[in-house]
Amino acid sequence: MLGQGRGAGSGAAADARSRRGARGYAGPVTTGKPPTSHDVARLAGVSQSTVSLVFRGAARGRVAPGTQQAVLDAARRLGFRPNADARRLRVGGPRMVLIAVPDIVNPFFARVFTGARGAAREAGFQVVLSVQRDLASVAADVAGQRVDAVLACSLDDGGRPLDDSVPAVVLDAEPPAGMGAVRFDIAPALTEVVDHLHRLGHRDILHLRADVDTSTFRERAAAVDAACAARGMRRARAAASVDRDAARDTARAALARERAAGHPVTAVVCDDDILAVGAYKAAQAEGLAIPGDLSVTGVDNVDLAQALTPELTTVDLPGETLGEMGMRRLLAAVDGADTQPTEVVRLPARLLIRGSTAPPPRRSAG
Amino acid sequence: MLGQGRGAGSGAAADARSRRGARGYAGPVTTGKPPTSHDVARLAGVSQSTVSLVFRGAARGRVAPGTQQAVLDAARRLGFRPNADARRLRVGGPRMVLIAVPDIVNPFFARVFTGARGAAREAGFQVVLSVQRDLASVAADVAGQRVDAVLACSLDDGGRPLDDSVPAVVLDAEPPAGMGAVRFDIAPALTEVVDHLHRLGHRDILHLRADVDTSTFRERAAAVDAACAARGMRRARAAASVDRDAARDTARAALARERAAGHPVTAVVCDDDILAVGAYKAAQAEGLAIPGDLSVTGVDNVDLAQALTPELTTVDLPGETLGEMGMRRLLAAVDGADTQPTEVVRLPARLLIRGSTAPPPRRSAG
DNA sequence: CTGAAAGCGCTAACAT
DNA sequence: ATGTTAGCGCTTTCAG
Repeated sequence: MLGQGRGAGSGAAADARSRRGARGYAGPVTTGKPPTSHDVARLAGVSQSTVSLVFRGAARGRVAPGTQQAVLDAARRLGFRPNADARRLRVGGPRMVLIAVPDIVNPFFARVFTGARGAAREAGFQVVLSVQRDLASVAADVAGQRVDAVLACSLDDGGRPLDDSVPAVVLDAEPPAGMGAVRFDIAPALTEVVDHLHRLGHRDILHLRADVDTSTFRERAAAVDAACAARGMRRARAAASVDRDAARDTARAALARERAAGHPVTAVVCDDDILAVGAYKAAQAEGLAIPGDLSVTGVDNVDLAQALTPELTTVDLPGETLGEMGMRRLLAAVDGADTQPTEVVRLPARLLIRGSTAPPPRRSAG
Repeated sequence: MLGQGRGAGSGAAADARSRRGARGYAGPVTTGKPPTSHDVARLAGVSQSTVSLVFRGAARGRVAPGTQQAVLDAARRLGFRPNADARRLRVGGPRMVLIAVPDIVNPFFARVFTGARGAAREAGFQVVLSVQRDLASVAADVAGQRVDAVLACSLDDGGRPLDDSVPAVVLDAEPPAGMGAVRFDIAPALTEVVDHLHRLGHRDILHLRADVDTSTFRERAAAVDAACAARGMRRARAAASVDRDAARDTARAALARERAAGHPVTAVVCDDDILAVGAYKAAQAEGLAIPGDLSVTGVDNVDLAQALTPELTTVDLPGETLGEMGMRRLLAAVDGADTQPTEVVRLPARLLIRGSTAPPPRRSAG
């Protein structure tokens, strides 16, 4: 029982690569590093390959029951657990892709996830989700290299993108240089929204913005502004976090403000369906009927949109398709030994006109 | 350019361990398996260790710029990507824990996730999420051994639990034999709910159940039934999937049914806050005031509960604490080289009385 | 500045 | 039924 390798406490550089280095509890039999199958073999008095057989469950009929028990006992005493990295180095295993989203509860991301997961499974990849605000954090998560590919949805361009070593595709966001992306062609859709309202006769609208600084929302704002300007419409603005109650309060304040300023808005263009729900609540609180007194539009077409009364006029963002297409491109890059996918494709988003928009009420002043 | 190893199409057992076996695109330079750093070295005319230096970014000042470029070029031509498994076998890396939940959009799981993630990060673990309906599916996901531990929340006991090789703890569910768990002490809380209603004077209640067959919901049902029986209360039942609209429809039908049967209910006990929201909607649709005509209770105390008017009387389930405690136990088991954690702890759940419960309306018959 | 050589912990023939 | 022997692809001294 001698010959334990280097002296335990003396190593200066010894614990640089400690996996269990800093633990307070070193296990039943104290040894500097986690026990290996060799240690188990030695303790059980068998060869290492026997240990391997036992732990792979391939021992049936090849290792005597008594021996198996001895191996198991020795393993237990040492607290042995097979090293999964070593195992995979030999035998390989299913590959894994990570989907990163900024928020778990938003149903839009659930849809993207569903689409992406389907495509990944079809290709035999495992899928896990990471909830992270920006790309940089995802990069940190991936640094350990346990995933083979990354699909990042709606994460803002946080400076340095991902480690170059793992293929990645960005969804619904500006891709860092050299990365591919699948995104929505959102500007035309918002132009259409404004145009729709304009044709109905609206001239004073409120743009209820999402208080999130990502490119998709910047594009939405730019499109709304440009469309209003081009049509000579007055456009008020307010920003709220993507939360029904916050949106309600913000919208309510903005409605009151504009009314007090002498040019009440007749329509609210919301960056998002959740914000639109807030706008509904605000209208209700202000005693405004939708769409009689106030028209409301959203973006996303989440299930909710049709659960509202009246149903919400909104821009359909095909989240599942987004996830699915992004995943396909990503997986192609994983196997095609090529560089990162680098092209950017845009998915069409189209306006669904429903009951929440109608001509504005007749104005006393005009 | 000969010497391509075994004949391409002939291998019977050849692709048993194919990592890129079934791909249609074999990369710029066709070789049976993915290129290694040796291949790159050969093509670049350098030694393998030089390639290693370059790819680790440790080449600064140790490898001539021209050589580096040559290595990079060769790698590109071969479509070389360092093998992460091999790398980790040598250097180790951060460990990863998987949190499995049945549903992404339910805010309760978001809270559990938050709590668990905090604890994991503190301990230097990466965290990923897996959305899966039952434990068996999680096991499949984990078979590839890329995670070091599993925290499974509210997943039903789907027969065989997890592969024994990875430590796991179950949250809010019946743990399979030999596994540890952290769960809520939910029965007393629901007894308290019923008792609260009973004291207010309610005698006819509806239990709006979640249409999910997991132990926590079975326990809730048993507690409600027992409490009602003990107090001589009439208890109607209806089950809906955990979705606001489904709950609304189900609740509405049940309310009408009981009214038609001659014993209208004066209170609805919901298995979940989301169901309770449905009950609010149903009451509204039926023209019943809450709490004047109908009292409503929930379980979970999600943020929503206080956003409703009147605020929802509900059972507070401390999801964050659940996640945090579960994670701590789990991580202790990962490092303590011991066996699976096996004990089961129960977290208290307490009733929060708010505005949605009040004495029943005076009955004409009774 | 670059190369040779020795492993990391495990699996899988191939011997006994 | 068990042991021996080669590696998997990479990192990392240690010599040139």
